[in-house]
Amino acid sequence: MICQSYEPFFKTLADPTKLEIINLLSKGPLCVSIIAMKLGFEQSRVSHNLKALADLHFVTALRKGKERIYALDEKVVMPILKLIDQYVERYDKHMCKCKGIPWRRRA
Amino acid sequence: MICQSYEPFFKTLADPTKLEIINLLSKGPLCVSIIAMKLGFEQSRVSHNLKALADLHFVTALRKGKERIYALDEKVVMPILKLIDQYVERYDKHMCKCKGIPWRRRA
DNA sequence: AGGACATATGTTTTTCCAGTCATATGATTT
DNA sequence: AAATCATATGACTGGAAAAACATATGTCCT
Repeated sequence: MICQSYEPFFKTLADPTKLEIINLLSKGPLCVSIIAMKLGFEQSRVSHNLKALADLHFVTALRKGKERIYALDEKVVMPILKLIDQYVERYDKHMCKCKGIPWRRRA
Repeated sequence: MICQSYEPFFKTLADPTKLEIINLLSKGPLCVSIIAMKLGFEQSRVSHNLKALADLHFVTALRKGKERIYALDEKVVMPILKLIDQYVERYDKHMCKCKGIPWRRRA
């Protein structure tokens, strides 16, 4: 049976804002305001999106003073990146002019 | 770099209608009207969704008389199912009461 | 050719969600 | 404890996407 959870799982990955956050965090953990600054997003927007990411275990949070440091949960994110690679490898080579969001090179 | 193509790729997987179609087709190829009947969807709705699925290479179509038979492209879909399994295995065991869309059992 | 059936496609309507704005909570410092 | 900083959360809204609706295309049969 398909779990209800698949829908939010993939919806998250379909959202550019969340993908950009994932991408940024792939370089290392950061607090909310830094993420907001680096991406040029509003603080509340970042918080809302981080909450969604955390609900799905894409990221984890820990306190540090007043700040909250968010980090990727690699165990979840890496398989996703691998999946993307497989798909792109097979069908979207030509689309990889890769205008748009910056991203790591293939593993 | 993240490719633009990721967005439609995941958006497709976030859509219940498309997931239901994928699920149904996982049992075998079918024509449009049978899909519509089995899922209780309008024909145009099914066609629109199949088109989107075909554009992303999730399904393939072939003519058979006036009908069009749609089938999963297993090379694309299987890795996705595997990813879902990994994720569910890790975090969503408890959510697998699995009300909602019927789905295959784990491989 | 014309009619019937199967599917695709174009257009309108409706639904839903991401972002914004406003406010609340929580932590630190003085 | 009040002020300030960092983040979270609740309410609202505009825009996008999906479904419904209407029509076109294509195929088979007589």
